[in-house]
Amino acid sequence: MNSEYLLQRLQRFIERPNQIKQIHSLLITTALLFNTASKWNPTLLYNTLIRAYLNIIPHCSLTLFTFMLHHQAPPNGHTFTSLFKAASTSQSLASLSCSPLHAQALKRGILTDSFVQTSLLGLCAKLGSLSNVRKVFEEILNPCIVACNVMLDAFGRNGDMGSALFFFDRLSEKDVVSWTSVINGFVRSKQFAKAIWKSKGGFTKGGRYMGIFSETRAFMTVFMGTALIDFYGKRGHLEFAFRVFNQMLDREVCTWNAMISSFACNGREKEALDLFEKMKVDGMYPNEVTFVAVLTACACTKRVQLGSQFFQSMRCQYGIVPIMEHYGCMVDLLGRAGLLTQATEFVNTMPFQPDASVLGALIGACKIHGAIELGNEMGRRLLELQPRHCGLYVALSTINADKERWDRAADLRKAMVEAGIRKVPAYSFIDSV
DNA sequence: TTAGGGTTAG
Repeated sequence: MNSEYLLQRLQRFIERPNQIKQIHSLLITTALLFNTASKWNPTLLYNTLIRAYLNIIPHCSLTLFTFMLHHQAPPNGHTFTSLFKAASTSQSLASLSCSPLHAQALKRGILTDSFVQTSLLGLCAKLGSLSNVRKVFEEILNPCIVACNVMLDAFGRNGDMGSALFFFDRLSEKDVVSWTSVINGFVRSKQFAKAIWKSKGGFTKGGRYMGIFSETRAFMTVFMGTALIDFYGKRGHLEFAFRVFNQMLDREVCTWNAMISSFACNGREKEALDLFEKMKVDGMYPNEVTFVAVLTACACTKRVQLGSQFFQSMRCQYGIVPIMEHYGCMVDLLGRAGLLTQATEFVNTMPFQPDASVLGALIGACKIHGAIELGNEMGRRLLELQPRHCGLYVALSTINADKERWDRAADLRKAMVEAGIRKVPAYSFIDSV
């Protein structure tokens, strides 16, 4: 196999993400990477590799950029579009700031390129500072529809739907992404009636929207299909969700995640885990969202050994650094199975401070297994983080009451009243499609 | 007809 062919495979669509690593390894081991002639100059080589890793291990794209600088291969606009995209994934956002990349692009005079501007705008939108997004947008001379759509999405992500609508109404050109960005903004801020109202005014025919797309797969893009699986999954209509999933001609990692999560969150853990195996057989590369769903499924079925193996494999096999959600899942996994000592040890040896979700998972396990002392200890830690969390007072009070520690239970209820915290009444909700 | 940007999953 010659290097020209391998590089072209990398540059074009690759059917299976795990082929990227194989091709990269082959290029290195056969010492072909820097011996290619013709158009494959070092910049193009690096850009191709950076782009190839973008959707599977985004932080590898960023690492490759440091190698690129080390090898004095001058980055261009193509490099920075990929880098800004890589930096905007949640894994990278947790540990990186965009300013060094921004400075590099500025220094090299690349920020005038519209693709670079849009990808930088997208990164700022995901970082969450609307004022920064506005600043970057204002520097674009003639913003195209893609840049405008990022701006719309940024308003929606920040819950500023007033500005989103104002902006949207003044757009000279709108496409399906403009509409879905506004609709998603309403959904994110839980304004469902407005989301449906906007759907009716836009590119669909009201309530038939979901039916149309589920029945005519030719219309269904990966985005639509994935949103539809999520829609059905969240309402517990798993058969509809799975039908859409099976009908889809193209699936991305988001699509698999939506289906696996739907199974995992509706008591169909075995199917979630089976689908995870099928995903890997299909050559799809799991990401951090996949593992949240898979670990959740393991926790619900108390499959401690399997869950622990998956957690280990994240870093070793897939290059994914576990984040807070994964630690929360693991504590839930160990805690539900009654392994409270291991769960506590796990919390105490985490590489960063546990947040309320992790401590809450441990307290939940204490409640199930009647571990009063540990529950109170973790409760004290959690109250420091969330002093006004009504559910926590109730949970701690219940743990103590179950063990007939009426004094402690009453103290907690009293503290809750004195702090002016009211218990939110429980409610049931029935929904239909 | 292709080295690059926007909407989907937790």
